[in-house]
Amino acid sequence: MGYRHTKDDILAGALAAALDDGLSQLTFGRLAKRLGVSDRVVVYYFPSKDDLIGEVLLGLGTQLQIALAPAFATPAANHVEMLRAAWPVLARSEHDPVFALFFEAGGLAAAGREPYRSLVPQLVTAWVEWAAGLIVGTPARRRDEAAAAIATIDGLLLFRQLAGSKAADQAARRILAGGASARG
Amino acid sequence: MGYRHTKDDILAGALAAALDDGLSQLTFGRLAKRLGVSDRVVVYYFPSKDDLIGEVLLGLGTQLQIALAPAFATPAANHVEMLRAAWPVLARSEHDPVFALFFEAGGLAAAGREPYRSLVPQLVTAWVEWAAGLIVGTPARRRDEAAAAIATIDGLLLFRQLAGSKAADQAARRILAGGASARG
DNA sequence: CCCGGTTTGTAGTGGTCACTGCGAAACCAT
DNA sequence: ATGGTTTCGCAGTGACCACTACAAACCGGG
Repeated sequence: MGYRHTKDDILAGALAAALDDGLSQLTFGRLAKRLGVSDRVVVYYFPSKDDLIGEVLLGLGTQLQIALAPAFATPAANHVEMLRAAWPVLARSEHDPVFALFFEAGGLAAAGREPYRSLVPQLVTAWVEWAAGLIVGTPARRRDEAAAAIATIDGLLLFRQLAGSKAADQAARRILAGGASARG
Repeated sequence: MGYRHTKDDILAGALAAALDDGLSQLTFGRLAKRLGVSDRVVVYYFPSKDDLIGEVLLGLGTQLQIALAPAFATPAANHVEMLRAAWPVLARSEHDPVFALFFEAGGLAAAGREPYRSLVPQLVTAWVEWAAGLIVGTPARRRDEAAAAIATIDGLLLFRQLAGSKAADQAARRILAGGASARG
């Protein structure tokens, strides 16, 4: 019948715990209590904390793509249209723990803490290439618009996480209002 | 002749320590050792860790403006010109501990940890308004371009901190190359 | 030169952390 | 059922954290 806990059980619990309480609250002890087991069990499957974090970040990458896919699903001809398509995702991003967790991991990477410093750049690079792949419908000469849109979307995500919806809404409104009639 | 240490001494040391080693390494004990005193002295001036962090973040805000001022000093008529003016600052941002410290604080705020959750949004909002104030030379109807540029610059800063220069350079090159001849 | 408050050192407090030694229980093959 | 392996609980270990009790050193004003 197998044992009570598999590695996947614990990993899923770890990702859920991180989404609920943040990476800083993800400890062997707390995770074990959440799963109703001794922390020895967690350590058995993930011999070091870095092992656990590494796999949690992998899961976070998947969640990020799921969360952002709708933003790039609609084909868009230019910068402003891409932003408009992404808007529904951006607008609720501040309530999405996936983005909060991503920025927490990013902050730890910026602080130079391992294993984040090694792993987060791979995560971000993979995301950028994935996003670029989703917009292949864009003509080649519009690739610059796509690059600008991706950077802008990223900046607005940052505003929303760090400054709240007010600043982000203001910036987005100006971009959408100003660019609507101009270039097409 | 007064005492050996003033509050400003210790605060300056704390900001320097944070820039050197990150906020996560800023502890009473380590700061005291750096200053060559007992940790009791630090605690005397900053009764709680949050007091210390609050003032360090205030200092960080000033440093951020100093670091970013050259990016907005040149008047620019549109999105692409603004990005081009900001480029020298962006290009070296990954080696600037001020930006690393800012993203670390941002990550802690995204994780919901106090006092960052309360203080960082004020920091970012203040920065956005300050940046908007610097670009008053831009005609009113170009304000949307400015908003897009600020978000784009922010996104590129993020790329550089979290994904390294390669991804950021690629995105920026596309934006600058594609937009150079277009709108003016 | 002594008296008040201000500043600093010594030596802790209780808490949490990642991680471990060891033995027992659960499991599987035979 | 039995022997060996995998899984797990109990009870730690030492390190580090923010923060504190207490008393000594220091200072300017009288």
